[in-house]
Amino acid sequence: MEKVGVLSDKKTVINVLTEGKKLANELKSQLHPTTTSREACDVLLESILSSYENAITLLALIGNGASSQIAAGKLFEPPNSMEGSEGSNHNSKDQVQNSKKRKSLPRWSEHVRVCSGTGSEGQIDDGYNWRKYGQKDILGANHPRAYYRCTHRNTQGCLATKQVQRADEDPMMFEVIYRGKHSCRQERLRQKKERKEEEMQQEQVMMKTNSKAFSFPQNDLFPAADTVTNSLLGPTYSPSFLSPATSDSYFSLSPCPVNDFGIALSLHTSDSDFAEIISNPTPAMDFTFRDLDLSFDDAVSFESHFLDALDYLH
DNA sequence: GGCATTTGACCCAC
DNA sequence: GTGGGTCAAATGCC
Repeated sequence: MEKVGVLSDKKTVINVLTEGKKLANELKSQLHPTTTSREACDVLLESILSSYENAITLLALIGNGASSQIAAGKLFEPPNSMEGSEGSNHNSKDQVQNSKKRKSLPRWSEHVRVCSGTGSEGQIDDGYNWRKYGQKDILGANHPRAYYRCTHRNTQGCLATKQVQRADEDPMMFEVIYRGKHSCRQERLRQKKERKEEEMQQEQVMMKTNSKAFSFPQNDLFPAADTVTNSLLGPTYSPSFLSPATSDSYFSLSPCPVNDFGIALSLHTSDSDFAEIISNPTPAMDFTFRDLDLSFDDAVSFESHFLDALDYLH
């Protein structure tokens, strides 16, 4: 039976590495002198690095005979968190016991209140593709809680999940709890899109500001341009909003009538969990390549490493 | 046939 | 022991 688990793990690793290879090839073409797009390269690089991280973690787990952890969704978590909280002096029995324990809740979560006019939680569009994997009646709640995971869990090892529950007090309101961070490609495309939109918004505000012959005094009536931009944009509740330092923070945002922009944001932080975040950084967490100077040779090197890994697995 | 959803059973933390 | 989270077989849809 264990052999079956290892085989399916191997398949997952191959999927992850294949994805990385594809991305490396794409990057290779993007780096062509005439078609170079810095942003596109950034997005691809982040995807490639994430694939590497995922594959390495998978291989490490398989090497330790930990396929059950992969099947149980404990993949891609920091190695030290896998070993329990006893430190380095625990015995092998403890290791076995800990490996069977359900991992404590992920590093961060978001509590989002969404006012949905559709009346169906499945139609809440947050920009990601989700697959429902369970539903549960919750004690004391009038409505069941639905469990969703990222569609790209198997193909890209993305462990993001969310829970959606209709609010008791207002049936038209849904409470959405996000858990885990997207490491899939759609997250990167989304971030890229958001960056572009943000830049466009800033440009528009700057143009408007400049078009007025003289600048207004900066006070409550005439806030600075960047303040206006941030207000207009509202919270970007993609995981990129949460740095590792705020990884266990969660915030609530209500697109329902709350303020002039229809969005309210509150941030909550847990100090104890904050310490845990620092001690257990997630490998693929918030890696940015904006300052990285990458050459064509680097991209080729990426690809050759992926090919080696794939050859080894096949 | 492939993919998504449903739902009862199982596992684990408290 | 209980409740919440996840698994996986069954089922439905395209």
